[in-house]
Amino acid sequence: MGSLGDANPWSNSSPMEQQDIKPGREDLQLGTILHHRSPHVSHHSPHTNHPNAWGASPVPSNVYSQPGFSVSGMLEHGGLSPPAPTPQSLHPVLRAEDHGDLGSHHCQDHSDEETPTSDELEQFAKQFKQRRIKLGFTQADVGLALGTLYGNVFSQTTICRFEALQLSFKNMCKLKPLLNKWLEEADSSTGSPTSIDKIAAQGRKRKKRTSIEVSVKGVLETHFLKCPKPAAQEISSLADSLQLEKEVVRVWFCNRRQKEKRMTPPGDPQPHEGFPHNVKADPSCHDL
DNA sequence: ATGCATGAGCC
DNA sequence: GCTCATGCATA
Repeated sequence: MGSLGDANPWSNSSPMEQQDIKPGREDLQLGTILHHRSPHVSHHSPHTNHPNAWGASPVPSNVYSQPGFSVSGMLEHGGLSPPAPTPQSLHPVLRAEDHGDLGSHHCQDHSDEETPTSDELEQFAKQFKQRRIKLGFTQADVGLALGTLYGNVFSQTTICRFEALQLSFKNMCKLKPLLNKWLEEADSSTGSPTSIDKIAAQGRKRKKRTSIEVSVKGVLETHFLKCPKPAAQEISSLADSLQLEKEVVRVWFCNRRQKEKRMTPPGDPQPHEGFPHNVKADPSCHDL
């Protein structure tokens, strides 16, 4: 296997929702401690998943209906909880070939949280966002809470990308359990003082973000289409002609490749149900 | 919400 | 140097 073993299970839908703002929730979560705790979230579909194939079931099950327990005191929202505002726009999942897994995954059929399908992840992401907003938390809040709760701090960016399904499959799988846990906590304790911790950012010498002009971006795009993986020399000459640092150009290509991987390629909304997966084009582009 | 950037791990 | 996970800074 080469270095490329990526998969692109999503079709993405880029539902650019609104930006979450911080409502005056300084007192939003006061001592309204409701006794009550979800014992177990037994959410699940019949057969869950396979270890390797996220062939996924094109069955957009209702995400909000959690069969199993009747809510006898789940009125923390003191209002009404919309049943299920989930207008699914499910798409046929693509499948991946392999995601460079270097571990031993011999997971059989755990009806739990081993390897969710793309669909499940998508559903979860939507649920998550809704609940998060309902509870009055920002993406940043969640990221911090995750850190204080489990030791893994995440930024607003990551939470955002999770909700927007803009992460790799593996990454999504990794984050899901954490976010799920947070969700449980958050909605079970409608007033729990999630220890607000402050993590000090390390004084790193981060380079100022280089703003690449649109025209220049256009050129880069063009080159990217021709050859997504230009050799060092090509990058050099390209950088030279564009009057950019070589490093900037190199990084641009890296980021561009990553983008190609996780989201629907810009200008190509993956219309049909085939498996158009990415091509393993080898760097056969010589054009100087 | 996203563009450019860093850093770890791999080859 | 590449990929991959992740985030600061910014639009």
